[in-house]
Amino acid sequence: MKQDRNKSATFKKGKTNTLFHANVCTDSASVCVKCVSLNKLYQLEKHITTIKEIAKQLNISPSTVSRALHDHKSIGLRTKANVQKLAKELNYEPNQTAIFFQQRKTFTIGVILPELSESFFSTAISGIEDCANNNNYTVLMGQSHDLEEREKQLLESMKNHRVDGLIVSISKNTTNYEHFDSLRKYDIPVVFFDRIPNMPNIHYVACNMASGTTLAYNYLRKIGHKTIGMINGPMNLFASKERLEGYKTAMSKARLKYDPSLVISSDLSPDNIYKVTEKLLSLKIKPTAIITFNDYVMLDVVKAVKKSKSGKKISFVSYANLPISHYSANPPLASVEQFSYQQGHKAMEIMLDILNKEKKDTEESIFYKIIIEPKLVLHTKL
Amino acid sequence: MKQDRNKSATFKKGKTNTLFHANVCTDSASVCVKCVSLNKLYQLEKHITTIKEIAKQLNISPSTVSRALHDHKSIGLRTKANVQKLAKELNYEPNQTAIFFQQRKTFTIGVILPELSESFFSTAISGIEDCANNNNYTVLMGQSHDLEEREKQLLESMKNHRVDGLIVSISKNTTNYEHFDSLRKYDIPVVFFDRIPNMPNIHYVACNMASGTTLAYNYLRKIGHKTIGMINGPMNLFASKERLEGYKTAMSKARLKYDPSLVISSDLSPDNIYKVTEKLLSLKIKPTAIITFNDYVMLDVVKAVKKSKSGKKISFVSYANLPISHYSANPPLASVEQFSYQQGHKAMEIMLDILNKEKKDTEESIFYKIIIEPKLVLHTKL
DNA sequence: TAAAATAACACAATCGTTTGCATAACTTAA
DNA sequence: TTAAGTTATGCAAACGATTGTGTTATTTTA
Repeated sequence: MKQDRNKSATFKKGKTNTLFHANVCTDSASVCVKCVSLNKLYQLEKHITTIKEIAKQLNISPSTVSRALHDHKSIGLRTKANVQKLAKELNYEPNQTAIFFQQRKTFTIGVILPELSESFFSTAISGIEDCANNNNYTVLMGQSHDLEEREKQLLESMKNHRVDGLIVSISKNTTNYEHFDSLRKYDIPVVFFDRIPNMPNIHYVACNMASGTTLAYNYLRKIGHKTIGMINGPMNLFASKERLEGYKTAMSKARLKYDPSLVISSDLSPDNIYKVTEKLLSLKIKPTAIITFNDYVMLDVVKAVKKSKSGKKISFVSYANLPISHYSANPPLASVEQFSYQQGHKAMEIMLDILNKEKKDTEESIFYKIIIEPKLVLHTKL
Repeated sequence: MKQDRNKSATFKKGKTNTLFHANVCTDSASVCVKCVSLNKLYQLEKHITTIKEIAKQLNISPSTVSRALHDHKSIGLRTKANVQKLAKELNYEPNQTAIFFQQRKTFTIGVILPELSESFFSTAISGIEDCANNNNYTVLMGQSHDLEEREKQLLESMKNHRVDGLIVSISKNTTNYEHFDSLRKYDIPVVFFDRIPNMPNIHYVACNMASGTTLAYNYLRKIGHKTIGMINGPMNLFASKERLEGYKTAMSKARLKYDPSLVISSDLSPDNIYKVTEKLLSLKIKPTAIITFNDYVMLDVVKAVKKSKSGKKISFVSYANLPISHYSANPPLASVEQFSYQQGHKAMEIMLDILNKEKKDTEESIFYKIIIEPKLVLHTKL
């Protein structure tokens, strides 16, 4: 998927297409006289009003102005009105950077996640941003691209930016979690979601993929499948372990014997998926249904199955990373919905909870561990 | 798409699944003694070192420390070494909020776009972030959800945050652009991408959808199609106008007569798309190929065509918003690649250019107008 | 050797806002 | 009428870093 982006695009500088805004400088290389004079006009109003100036104009002290603007009770009604009126006239807007600095609070939440172009994460951050925005927080974000080093850098950067909190989905390749400890000094709480580090004393939100897999398995059995395969992810991923666990759970509850050859790990690369699919299809007792690690994997498996021309139709159940997986050529019968938007939203809710509790300075630390139960979404055929 | 997110998810608080980190407090409701004591330990190192302290400990002035840390030439080698050593020992980290405030520069770029969960935008912001990160900028972001009011609020918020620049893809419903003017006072440059307001004197990056459509049309003719329909978006969108323009251009160049009944506008809702598709299929001379406004539209059109059972196979060309459109049941023969990643990246490059030029304080303003030429990507069949 | 140049540092202002404390004017109660 | 309370405001420090302008020593030059 990624290499698609690196295709070179043709850029065309200047020479605006006539369709674009006819009433505009059409040439970007030379300078439009009108624009320049306009810009000079704007220069005149480039003055930024501060509290001090309002104070000077009204012959009162800055502190009074500040309090008046905050509707402080100790300020007289007359002064209050005067200040607010002049503030509006002069178009006063508080300088947040000064306030952040003074208050040691930035109303900013840092978000670090692997890939924004992956549907799961972009939907999750959408949930984070919505919740943050509704509570007057803004979101500072960065993608680790699954590189531990970049994750560290981002963390460092956000720490220095003095974000009030950090929401993180860790990179696949992160094995060392020490950098997260450095945040404690600054009292910056961290909430993890989806990809959670294996360490004690953390807050997190995650989806219970074990029970999701159990749901998927049970559904496939219910509609008649006897031999159900699974193409899993790499076993060093917690997510893969969980899926396997759920698979086994379903089997043992149904008093069936677990056959390891039906579950194959892949490294998630298309080539490897092709290989393991062939392996699965070459079994003596072929699976009639396959549970795939996620939708991307499913799409590649579908391709591989088609190529192999095994003839038999295979049913799929996948995990809904892609919003339109059910539009695909061989759509899954069902998807395990992971509620990425909700995960993000919930992570931010937890963050707000933590930030609000901090004020009260309770000595005890309670760690939020939220498990979201996935749902099996059945797809009706086109 | 959106309503999917609002499905209620089941949350399970506490009672961690045993799979989750066996070596952790398993109960989030009560308090783990070990955690609390650990936390107390951390409290001890909660002290944050400042320049003043380093100065005091070395009996020198803060200004000397600051200069020493910046390797200023006027500081003696001895003092420099001492300062840098102690700074490392005390784990000194500069307080960026103080620096931001003092320097009137935050190294932060604000990004406002309609929807993060839309593939086009999440890929674009991915490009923005990558470019920003490589140049030591961070990204503050917000989604307007196509609401003018929210767009204004975000703009206000980012202005107060004193972002160094703003990259914006405007909301569909924004008709009034005055709020962007208020940024001039703060010298906050704006670069628009993809969705561009109709106003003079702006920087922007956009894809030339007119020529993209021409490419699509010509391709379809080349492979034998005579009657080519188009399902366009609402005509108040600039993007729709461009597509129509491209369609007409292709026809006039081929000396063909433009038939308005073959091009239908839709409001992009599935219901409406269903309607207009039926309308298109009920023409006396039915189109054998259809160009659709984007991939989402295409998917709905495919559905509608299937339902109508017109029998004839219809070919599609679409615009690649979705990374996996070519996996779909009736994949488009070709897609107009819009290079969303590149658009984002380029927008950020422009921003950097502008920010660097500002230093030199040239009087003249030059407006960047970058048009990216789309490519027609032919899809090989599965 | 005196004047000039340089090196190495300190002082203090500054960025814009908030806030504890002091102060003044005025009102109320005794 | 005076002490006590209230109301409205000002003063100044503080947040943490940067930076222009002194101010010393020390060294170099004429």
